[in-house]
Amino acid sequence: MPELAEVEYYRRQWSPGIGANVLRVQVHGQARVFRGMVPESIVHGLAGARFRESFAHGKQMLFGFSGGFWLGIHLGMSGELLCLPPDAAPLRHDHLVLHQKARTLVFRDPRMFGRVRLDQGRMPPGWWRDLPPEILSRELSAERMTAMLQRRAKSPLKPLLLDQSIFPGIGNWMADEILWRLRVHPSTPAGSLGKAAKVLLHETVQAVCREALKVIATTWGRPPASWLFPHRWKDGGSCPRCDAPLLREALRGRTTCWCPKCQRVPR
DNA sequence: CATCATGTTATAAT
DNA sequence: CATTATAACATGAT
Repeated sequence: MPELAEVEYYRRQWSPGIGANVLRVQVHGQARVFRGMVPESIVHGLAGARFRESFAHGKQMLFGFSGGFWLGIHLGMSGELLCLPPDAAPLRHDHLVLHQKARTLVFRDPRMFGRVRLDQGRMPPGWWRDLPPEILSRELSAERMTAMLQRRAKSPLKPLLLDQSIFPGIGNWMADEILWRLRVHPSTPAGSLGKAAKVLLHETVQAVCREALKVIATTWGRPPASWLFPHRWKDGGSCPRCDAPLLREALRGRTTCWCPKCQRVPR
C-alpha cells in the first residue's frame, strides 16, 4: 500500500506513544519481516525503553528509543502501523507489538514484504544516513535530478520514477500521477526530455509529493476526482482531463495507467 | 480456480 | 559491464 504520503500517515499513527515507556514487546519471531535480525534482540532492546522520536524518509521509517535503540520499519506492500487501546490483543499478522500503559503500538503486515530492524548507537544507523536526498529537500535540486535523468537517458521514465535511489518514496500510483500531469507517456526515454521538460518534471515530482502529503498524511484523505488517482485502479476508467478511455498495461512488471490522448506515445 | 495487488531483490538473459 | 525480464516472496481481494 504505502508510498511516501501513506508512510508519513502511518508514522504519525505511533506518535501518541512518544514520551512513554514500552512495558512489554511481543513479536512473531518466525515472520519474514525480521529477516536478517534476531527477533529476540528487538524484544530485549525495546522492553523498558522510552519511545523518543520518529522520522520518515521516502518509504523508510525510523523510531528512536532510549538506550540508543533505533527501530527501522519498511511497510513493504501491505504493512501498516496502528495505535490501539492498551488491552488490544494482537491478531495473526501483528508481527511487532509494543505495549505501553495507555496504548498498544502495532506493526501489521499480512504479506510480510515489509521489514523490521533494530540498531543501537548514539546516532541513527548507517543505512539511515546513507539514504539518498529526500524529494522535498533542497539537496534534490533540479540540477541533480536532471543529471540523474541524463545518466539513465535510455530508461523509460516510469521505471526510473520507481527507482528509490533517485526518487525515494515514489511508488506506482505517484509515478503514474506525475507522468499524467506532465502529459508524458510512461515509456518516454528519460534522455529525450528537453532541459525545460526536465525542470518541469522536477517541479511536478515535488508538487505531487507535497499535495499527496497534504491530502493523505494527516487524515488518510483520498485525492480528488481531478487527479488520475481515483481512476487508475481498474480497467474502464476515463481521463479526468479529456474523458478518453485510460489504458492499463504492465511496464517492467508494474501495472501502468495512462491517457493515450493526453500522454502521447514517444517516437 | 485464476488473476491481481500502492514493493524489493536475486538471478537469468540479452 | 549495463540493462532488462522474470521469478520469488505470502496473503487477501475480486
